[in-house]
Amino acid sequence: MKPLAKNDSSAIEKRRLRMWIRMLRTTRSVEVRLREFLREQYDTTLPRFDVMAALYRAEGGLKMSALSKHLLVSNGNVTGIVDRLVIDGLIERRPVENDRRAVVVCLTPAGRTLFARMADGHEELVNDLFSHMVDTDLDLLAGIFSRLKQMDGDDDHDD
Amino acid sequence: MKPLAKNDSSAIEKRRLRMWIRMLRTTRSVEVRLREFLREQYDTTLPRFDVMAALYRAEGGLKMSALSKHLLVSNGNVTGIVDRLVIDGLIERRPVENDRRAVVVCLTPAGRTLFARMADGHEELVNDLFSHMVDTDLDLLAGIFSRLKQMDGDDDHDD
DNA sequence: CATTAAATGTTTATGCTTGAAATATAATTC
DNA sequence: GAATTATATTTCAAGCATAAACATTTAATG
Repeated sequence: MKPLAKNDSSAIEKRRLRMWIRMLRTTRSVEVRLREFLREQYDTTLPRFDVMAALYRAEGGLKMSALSKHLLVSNGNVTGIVDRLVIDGLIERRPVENDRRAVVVCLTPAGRTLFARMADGHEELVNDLFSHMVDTDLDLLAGIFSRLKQMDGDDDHDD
Repeated sequence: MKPLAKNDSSAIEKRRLRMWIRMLRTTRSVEVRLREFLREQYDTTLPRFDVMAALYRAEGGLKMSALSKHLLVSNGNVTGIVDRLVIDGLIERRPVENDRRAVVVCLTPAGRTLFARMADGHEELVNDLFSHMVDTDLDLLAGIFSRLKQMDGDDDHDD
């Protein structure tokens, strides 16, 4: 009598799943292109770019914990990426006043200069990859995404 | 005289960039949840799930090259994941008629059974995470995503 | 205070991921 | 049909990523 049996998912459930897979594939293919760009033009990687991007707009730098929370990756992960960026002289660790556990990470002048250049090309490429999206599309997406703010617990940003 | 200088990106460029970052963060946070689900409930990982999902609906299995292209990852990557799934008896490699270079990978009965169970929970979770998206939202997204089909060069699928 | 609990960051083990090189087979070209 | 080119997969080194365990410091509790 019931329209849906126990393991029979409804049409909207299936649509949501398909949409998610589509979004995931879009994200991955964009990441493939961005990775290629960063490697060929700047001999660097996406995780390094992401760390530098987060630090670029954080006036005074970020604590390791804030960095990993912002990037949605584990804290141990950030340690390794930061280690290598420090070696390359692009960022630096600084002790925190009144808390000897914490560390603040921030861009060096060289890192700041480099990132500014990379960000230009990055923005240009992203813009190109999504060139088919016009203002009305962006309005719709903004509305949709704004309704799932609770999923990621962080404020927005734009590089 | 010109409204835009050389390095001054337009409003729509910035909007596209912000939309991309938002989409990326949404994707990542969903992946975090899915990873958690797969680890806690089935002691497995997202890449393993992805491989099994691709094989689940591929009648007769997939060649390694098709698998890596479908998943948008490198071919060397797939080799390792497949190796471990073979060890666990969930998938198997089979030689290809008339081409001794190629290998076809397909689920074993055990792998098929396991994946069917995992897929149920997976769909349920995805549905829950995107529960705020109603039919009209999905219509809009489908329309938007369909216009960038050229980015990822693969047909669609639903698990 | 002293003890316990919580927070911060690193380390470790394991697995994922990439890009490039290596291996082997198949298809093409001369 | 021999040499070349292309395709299919694996191997390798380096880096990325996770979860759990660890060490240190701070905060909370008795």
